[in-house]
Amino acid sequence: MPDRPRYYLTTAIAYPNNKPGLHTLYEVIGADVIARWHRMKGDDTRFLTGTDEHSVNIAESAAQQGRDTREFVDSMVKLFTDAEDALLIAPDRFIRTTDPDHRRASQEMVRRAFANGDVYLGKYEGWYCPNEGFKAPSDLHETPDGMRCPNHPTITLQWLTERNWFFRLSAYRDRLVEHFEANPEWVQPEYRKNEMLAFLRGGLEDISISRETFHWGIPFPIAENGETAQREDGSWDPEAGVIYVWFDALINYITGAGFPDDPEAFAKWWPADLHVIGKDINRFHTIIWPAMLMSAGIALPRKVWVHGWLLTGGGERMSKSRGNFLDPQDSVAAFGPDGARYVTLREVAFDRDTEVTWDSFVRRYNADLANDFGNLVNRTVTMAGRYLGGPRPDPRPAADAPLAAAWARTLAAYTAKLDALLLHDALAALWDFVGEANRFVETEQPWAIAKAAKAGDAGAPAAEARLASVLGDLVEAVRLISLASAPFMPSIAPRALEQLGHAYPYAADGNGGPPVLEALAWGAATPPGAAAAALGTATPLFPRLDVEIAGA
RNA sequence: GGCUGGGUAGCUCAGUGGUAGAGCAAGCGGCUCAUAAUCGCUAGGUCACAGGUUCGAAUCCUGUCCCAGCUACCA
Repeated sequence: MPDRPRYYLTTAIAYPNNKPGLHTLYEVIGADVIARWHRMKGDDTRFLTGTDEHSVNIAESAAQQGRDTREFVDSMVKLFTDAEDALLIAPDRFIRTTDPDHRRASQEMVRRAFANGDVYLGKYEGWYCPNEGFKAPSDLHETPDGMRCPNHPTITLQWLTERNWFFRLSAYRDRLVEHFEANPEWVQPEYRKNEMLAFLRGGLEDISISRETFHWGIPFPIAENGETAQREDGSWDPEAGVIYVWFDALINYITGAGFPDDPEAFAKWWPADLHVIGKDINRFHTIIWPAMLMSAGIALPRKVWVHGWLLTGGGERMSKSRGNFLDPQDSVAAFGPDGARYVTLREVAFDRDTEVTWDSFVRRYNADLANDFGNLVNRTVTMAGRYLGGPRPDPRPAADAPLAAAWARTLAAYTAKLDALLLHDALAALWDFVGEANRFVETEQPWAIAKAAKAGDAGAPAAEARLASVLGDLVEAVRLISLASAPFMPSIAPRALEQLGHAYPYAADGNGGPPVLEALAWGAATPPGAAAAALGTATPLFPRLDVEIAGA
């Protein structure tokens, strides 16, 4: 399939210093939905998530627990992969910055920048908080007793000097501004782009890209004399230090595309179509990262999407250090994997911060999934089975079906919102149609038509035909909703379709099957002349939750 | 401090000059296929505050208050 579009997207890689919260998995769930949508559309899709495992903090955490660093990160990373599995996240690769190919990619990027004259030896000087590391002067207070860090006001700061390799970021300011201006949608939402443009206007300083005071990292590949730091036996000279963790972390996106080991794969997958990131790391992704790529002569990613944060009911940021976050495993236990994905992405706007509470999730679950959608599936399958016997009724042609016109509008809105990455709005658009279908039932009152069909009088044959039409339309409406929601609820969609007597033609990760936009046309699954399949058994998909019990 | 986004019904939000909207939550009624479900109706707001422009302002202007973000090397 040479004409098949390819789509490569990534999330930020997570820092595995603790078990992951829902606020961390939020972006991964959202990216997974986007990946599944592209797979179902028929795009050759590659979706990358992973973990960022270097940094002095990781090494210290391991040391405090008396554990080997590698063994420590392995155990932490498992918490992440377990949580992703529980949420039905299906990456094509889960990358770890401790992977061997990532070491090669990172060292190659340093070599390229060096060869291009963008890496030089210098000194890093600054105020150093023993509890937190180097601090920017703007974050500090000047007191009569010297400079103080606001987070640790009792500790005297030290002025430290460290020999470092620097990356000539300053040289890229103009080219970055040009790129921002030539590609107005490359950072979204708009106000996030403007923040970075304002930053660029202030000019750029070079950044240090090596550390020599600890060794948990990727060996810096260049020695002080500019020669390779690799020794005859293949080992790396510890005197050369390690690559600064941020420099190495960003490179995961090209490692995951095949750089540098597999030029063919890299040519296929790079540049990435989309980086999904949190607002706190915007600058790294839209200023430092593109400059690194420019220096290495590599194309820039096409789009960076900056999402907001989950806030607590009081408006506080959820974070592991504050301990005020929701546990993804609790969420899966209460709502099921599909319900957890749905309520998270429906309650939290993908383009800004949103306050969420456990109660808001429970209310959303009950209202949208148990009452509106789940009950719609249940009443549809029950009525079709009871009134028509076994076979699945076919829908009327689109021109004769009132719901078909409404569906066309819904599908247009749904796909437009998905393509704009406004995932919460996409779900809202789709759920408008859930309401249409429920109102259709009230308007048509199939139970009344069924009564007329059984009356045995002159009107009975017409009533029988009408009953099949109405229920056929309804089954079709539910098929379309179920299929369209599959990127959000990948394990519910097959179960819903089974009850409706339809096959689910996609693999567990959304690959295979027909282009979903074709399958989402009214009547697409029931071509004229096809044999009618049998309905399945009505089984509730989303058991209603008691708010008191669920909140306990 | 500067710049940016926001402050609209109990909750989450839509609404950029023309008689205040949606969903959820609440109350009432209908229906019975369904997960005490669903459908309809009702109630609920001095649109942060104070001035101004205008025939008319949530919407434009000025000022004030509050919340969040950006203002470079924790990741």
